[in-house]
Amino acid sequence: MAQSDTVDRILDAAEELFAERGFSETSLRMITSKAKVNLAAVNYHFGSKNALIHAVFARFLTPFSATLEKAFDELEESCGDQPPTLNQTLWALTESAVRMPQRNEKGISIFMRLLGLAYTQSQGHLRKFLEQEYGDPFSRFMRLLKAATPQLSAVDRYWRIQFMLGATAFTMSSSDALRDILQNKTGVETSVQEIAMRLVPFLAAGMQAGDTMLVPPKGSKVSVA
Amino acid sequence: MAQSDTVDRILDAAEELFAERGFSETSLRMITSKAKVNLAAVNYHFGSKNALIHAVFARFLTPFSATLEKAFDELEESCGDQPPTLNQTLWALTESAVRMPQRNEKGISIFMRLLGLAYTQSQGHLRKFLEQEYGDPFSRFMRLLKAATPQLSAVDRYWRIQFMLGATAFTMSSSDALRDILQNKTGVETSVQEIAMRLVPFLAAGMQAGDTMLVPPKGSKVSVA
DNA sequence: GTCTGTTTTAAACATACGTTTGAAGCCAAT
DNA sequence: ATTGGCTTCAAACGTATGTTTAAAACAGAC
Repeated sequence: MAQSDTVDRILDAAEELFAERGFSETSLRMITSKAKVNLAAVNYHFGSKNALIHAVFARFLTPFSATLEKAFDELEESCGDQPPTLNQTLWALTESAVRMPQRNEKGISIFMRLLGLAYTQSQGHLRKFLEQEYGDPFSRFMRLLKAATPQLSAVDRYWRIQFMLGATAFTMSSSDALRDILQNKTGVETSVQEIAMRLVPFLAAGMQAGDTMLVPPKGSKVSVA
Repeated sequence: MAQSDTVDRILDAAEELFAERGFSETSLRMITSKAKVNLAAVNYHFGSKNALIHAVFARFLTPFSATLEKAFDELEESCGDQPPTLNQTLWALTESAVRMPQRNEKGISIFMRLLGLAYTQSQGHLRKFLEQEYGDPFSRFMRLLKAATPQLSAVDRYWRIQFMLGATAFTMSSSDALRDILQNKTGVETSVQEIAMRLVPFLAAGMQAGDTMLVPPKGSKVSVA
């Protein structure tokens, strides 16, 4: 097929370049020349650069959110009437991400980086698009987190969820670069799965931290407001 | 003084706009019109847009790294021959950041967001500049972390430090927006200090998480590579 | 008051961008 | 063979960007 070949080549090239360089820093000319298609093809097939960005996300997120919903369904069913634990919830998310069919070996890490960029680069249109299209599974995840951490006050939970999001988005958004640094330093190769397996315990521990440590050490100048 | 007035107004406007919109998405015309100076003033005083970006970072980082070095000096001295604990190290950093003289109330959160962007947006020149100019205090912080977490393998420590950086940069960088959301939801006011007081225990707990949780729950399809 | 070096200004420059155009190419159905 | 609807293509469009220029404005020293 001629059409979908061009469309897919554009999506592949765009996905990779966006992940490498960010959205604003990637021009349509870079994308089309990497995809070996004519410059006008993007506007012909997608309508605009922003619509292409949306399409890149939709190609991954639509099947992913379906997978995730199913994983949450199974998890809640297997738990009977008691809510899933924090660990179970985090792992359900992680596994859904890792098990997504990948276009190539970098598939998931490229996409993680894109998600990080989506959160980080304040592209208003992207944020709106993601909220509108994929807000439901996100809300569900939040509800599960709430049920899994009943010991936390609403305010504590709120902030700790932000911390989790931050650690995840940030790490994933620079994971290629970080992996390269680590490999240069130690010669150790790191897969996205391994990063996830290190991240989840970190998040779970932070989420469940006691608040005894809330008090700064003796002599600290940070005062409780 | 005419010069430094113009220079400072440019730096103020640039700092704020960069933090709001990122580097590539902020044009010199936006900056100069916000600063109410002539367009050419940037190239006259700084030489180029990239040099302006460097100057924005230097204005904050140079005094901050001095403060931080002093805090580390005091901390190590007060600890005698045994290394500072993780908690002490994190609090030394936090206090140095919070106590920096701020140009306005948003000062610290604006700058946190800039640091996050510096890490995220792959602006090669910025990364090189930061490493070159401020690599030393950063390395020292890393050494302290290493001494404070002898139980961690080098690889574990490496990734958990990335997670800490992520949670911090991400949260602080969007703390204004987050604070507003929280206030609208719960009517609770939150200061940067309070966020830090919630963040540090989260980080310390994550950093010191046992690795028993490294194993996914029963039935998980994520395999140890 | 005049001169000197610095700073500000308006205008222009070259380049890169996203997008549009209209013709050409293609392929299946008639 | 010809039609008709997609798709591709080279070229151009208008706009925005970072940077440069050369003249004007300014300030302090003599």
